[in-house]
Amino acid sequence: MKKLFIHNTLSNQKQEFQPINAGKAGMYVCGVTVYDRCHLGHARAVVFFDVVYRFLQELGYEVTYVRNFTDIDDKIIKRANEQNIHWRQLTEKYIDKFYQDFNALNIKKPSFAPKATDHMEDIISAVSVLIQKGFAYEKNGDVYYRVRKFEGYGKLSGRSIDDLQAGARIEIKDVKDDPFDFALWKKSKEDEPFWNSPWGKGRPGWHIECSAMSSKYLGNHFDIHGGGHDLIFPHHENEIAQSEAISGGKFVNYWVHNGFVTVNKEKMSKSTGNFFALEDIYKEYEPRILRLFLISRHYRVPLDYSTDLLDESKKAWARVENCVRRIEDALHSAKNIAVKKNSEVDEEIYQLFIEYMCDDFNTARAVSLIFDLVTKMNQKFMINKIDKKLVDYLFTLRKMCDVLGLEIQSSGTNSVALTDVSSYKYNETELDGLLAKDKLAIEDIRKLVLLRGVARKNKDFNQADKIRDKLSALNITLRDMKDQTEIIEL
RNA sequence: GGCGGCGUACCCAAGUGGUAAGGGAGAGGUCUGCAAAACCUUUAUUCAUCGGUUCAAUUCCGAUCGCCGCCUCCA
Repeated sequence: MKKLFIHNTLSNQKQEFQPINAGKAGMYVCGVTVYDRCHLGHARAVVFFDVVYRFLQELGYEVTYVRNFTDIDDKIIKRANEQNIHWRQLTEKYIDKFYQDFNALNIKKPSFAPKATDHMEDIISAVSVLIQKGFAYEKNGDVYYRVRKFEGYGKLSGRSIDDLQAGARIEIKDVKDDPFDFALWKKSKEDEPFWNSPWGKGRPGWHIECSAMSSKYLGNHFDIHGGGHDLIFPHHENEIAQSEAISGGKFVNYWVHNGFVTVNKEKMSKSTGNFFALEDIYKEYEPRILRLFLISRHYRVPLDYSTDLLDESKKAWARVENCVRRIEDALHSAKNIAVKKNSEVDEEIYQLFIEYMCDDFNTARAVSLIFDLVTKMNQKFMINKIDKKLVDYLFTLRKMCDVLGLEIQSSGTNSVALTDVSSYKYNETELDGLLAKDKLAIEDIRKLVLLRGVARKNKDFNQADKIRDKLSALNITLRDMKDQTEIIEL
């Protein structure tokens, strides 16, 4: 197995990945709080960790991937009240939307996608243990974590409690022993959702559900924990404090955080209002284009969003799809089927791909290999048509795209050989009939292209262009090649 | 105030102690009735600025300038 290096937020350096259990990898990624539509920022995180998931599997690891939903918190309650609906109605709606948005982005299903509200017992028992061990205390139905009791507090985010104090912007609550103590359990107010607990009716604080759910599905100590950069503090810092206080041992070996999506260089977020919802972007751009865009930059640096850049991705991907479409169309002919069956990976290219990805998931570099390969394939196709090597290239290309989750849309193509044209009998009545039709069957389209071929041969370009215009109006593009005409349906 | 990141061609963006991947755009060409696609050539003596270390730095160190993030909910 190739050595994988991962940038670990905990040590702030790249480290070789050494799983706790040989051949296995446990990964927990903080999902979303479901009170609104998902935006590009969420997409970057979800797509990136989807790539990590796929790549670990490609390396041969048996991966247990957990990505949670936080489906109870203040924002949810507030939003539900505003809309005058039950909070569960709200969270269910946005969980459905989450899947809609992300299925479109070709996200693989994680091993588990737990919801906080399905794990109240686990949460309550985690809080109980923290109280027993003296890391937490109850005050009027709230339970708080005693931050100063946990020695390593700040080790992930590189800060100390005293530094925090210097620029403190947090409200002082008299009930807490220390202003930095955070809530594990919140007493519910009237008309708020609640669960019964040893401390009365209430709901969990923000961080505890991740500690509870990760240990439930992955154990107290697991390999990788991920999320957006903004979760480092306080969310992940607090998770460490909770989980390590409970278990008494190490919580997570590798902390992985992705950078933000920005707009005009500024962070995209719901609070500032400068966010783009996925479903809105899908109106203009196909999800696979967005996916390419999202992985075209290294995951840890900010990614600035603009439609110009999406346009660039769109054009770039069209080149890949044109190439694959053309070659696969040629492969449909019977004599090439045997070649296709024996296709194998081009090791030289593929090993390079693995090497780049092993260097802290360098998707930008990996993607460049796809474009290099496309150029190679086009060159080869131009000269030799189909041969074994070309088919291997195609196989390799598809494999790399698969690991990255990039979809190649190569269907809807067809070509008409110009050799067929010479034998085709020109029939004006037939042509007029076809031109008058509103909807054309595949055979009709092929016939039209043949008729156009005849027209071109006779140098009747008016007629030829008329046919092309007709097809173009039906979203069918024609490309005249040397010995054939490509038919591309959009 | 504390902690962290970034600054590479017209734009986006990799990368390395030995002299700059890839994509988009531009220019020229091949092909072509035209169009489109594809291919070829071309576009950074230079990697924010200034110092230092080194035989050699864009890559290491220091300073300066600029941009951004976290320290409050946030992917």
